[in-house]
Amino acid sequence: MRHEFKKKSRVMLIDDNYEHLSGIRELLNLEGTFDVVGIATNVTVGLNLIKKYQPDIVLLDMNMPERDGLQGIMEINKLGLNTKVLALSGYDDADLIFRAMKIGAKGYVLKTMASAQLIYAIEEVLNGKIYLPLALSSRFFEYFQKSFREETEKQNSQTDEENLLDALTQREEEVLELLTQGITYKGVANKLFISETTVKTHVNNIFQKLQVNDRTQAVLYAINNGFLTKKVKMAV
Amino acid sequence: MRHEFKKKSRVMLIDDNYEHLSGIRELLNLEGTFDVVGIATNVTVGLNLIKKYQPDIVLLDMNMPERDGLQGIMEINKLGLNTKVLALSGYDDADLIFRAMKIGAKGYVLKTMASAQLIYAIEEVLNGKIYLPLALSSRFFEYFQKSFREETEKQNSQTDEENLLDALTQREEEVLELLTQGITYKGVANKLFISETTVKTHVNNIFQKLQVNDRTQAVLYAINNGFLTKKVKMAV
DNA sequence: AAAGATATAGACCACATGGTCTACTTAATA
DNA sequence: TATTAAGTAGACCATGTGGTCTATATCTTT
Repeated sequence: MRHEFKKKSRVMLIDDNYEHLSGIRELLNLEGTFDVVGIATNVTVGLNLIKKYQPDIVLLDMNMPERDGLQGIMEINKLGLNTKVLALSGYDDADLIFRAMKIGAKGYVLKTMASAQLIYAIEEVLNGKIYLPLALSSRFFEYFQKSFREETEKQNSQTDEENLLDALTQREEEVLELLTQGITYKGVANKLFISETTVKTHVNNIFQKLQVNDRTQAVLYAINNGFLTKKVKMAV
Repeated sequence: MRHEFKKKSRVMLIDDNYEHLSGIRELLNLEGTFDVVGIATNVTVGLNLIKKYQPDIVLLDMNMPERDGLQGIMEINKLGLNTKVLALSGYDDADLIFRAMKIGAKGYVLKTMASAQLIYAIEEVLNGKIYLPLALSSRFFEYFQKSFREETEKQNSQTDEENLLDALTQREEEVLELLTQGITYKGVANKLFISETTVKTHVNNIFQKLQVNDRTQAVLYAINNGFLTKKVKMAV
């Protein structure tokens, strides 16, 4: 049997607090299974190092001046490498957590966490999982649900005024749909196998029902009031 | 000192599998701190019981025929009571988890979980937290990031073609913006203090740059290519 | 000083659009 | 059976829209 050993994981650290940076480096070195291939105190330098050393994972501080952590995550992901980002932050700011996860952080941990937990988080991420401690995922979900609730309420309030669109007959809806594609009367007539005059009649009825006086306004009304998304109807 | 005791939490169970239902009831009764105030094998009956007994928490099975679990969550929340929903499922279907959390489940647990963990989940939810075990939250986030990645890619591919809008001069953008409000040439002329002819000249230039041949198509192009949202510019 | 881009504006014309009225057919409803 | 709603379609006309060409005035850039 050949000389067998577990390959060390290549880690990079980016944090504008140098003391914290050193602390983590110490910790990871002591652990023995990690190889800290680079450290940086700002994103710009960090990005160059990442390009050069292509680490398996980057521990990235979120709360840095200038080019901040969120931008950092995006730019690292944009490199198209296989480098995973574990976000670090001193605070459990729900909005920040949400945005970081949204743009592709593989995990988010607080600086106040116990060392063992940080090690665990790093290992989980390295194993292809996404790691968010329970406390943070709880905060995340509150924020997540709140934003969806607001979205739903907004849609519902729109639905109340949407009755103008509901007044349209089937045929009128068909005509309006073609109008929203920027097709002329003649074009609509051909598509629906009816005369141009009939199209005009329908269009005039549509205008009256939607209380507008030209096609552009009708199209705008249709779009703003979810005419197109109506059929797709967000499946819960 | 008066007779002091911890008030039992009122729990309801909805699951079409009666055996599982009984099992959980047993478990919760043994625990001693819960009061199972009702059980149901379908959502319709369950809803009525919820209205009647107003439990603190409902354990709701996701995988039921007919009125399924997702609808159940929505309808329970629509009641406007203080009843929390903990979703139960046999499978860790990412899409189902995502949708359940999106519409307001306070937690999601697998039926295969250890009893102690289920008890813990219930208690967390009762304490106002949101509970998703690490394994499930990991699945959730994969799904979450995937959908956002797709959205971003779609936007980026749009951005590539967006140069047509970039070709517009300032004045042309102003004119286009007014067009997207369904204003006539005369109206635009008045708003911008220029002659109607000038507006027409601008509009013709816009058409050529956007490669369309009427205002409706120009407006559609503008909307579909983020002309209006350009200034708002989604802050990460 | 010349060239190019931008904003302005007039003239002319063909055609699309929108408004109004009438009228026929069919299907659903009272 | 009478009525109503929906879809069809013609006629007429005023006006809006879009295409093309020409022509200034500025301002920037070369």
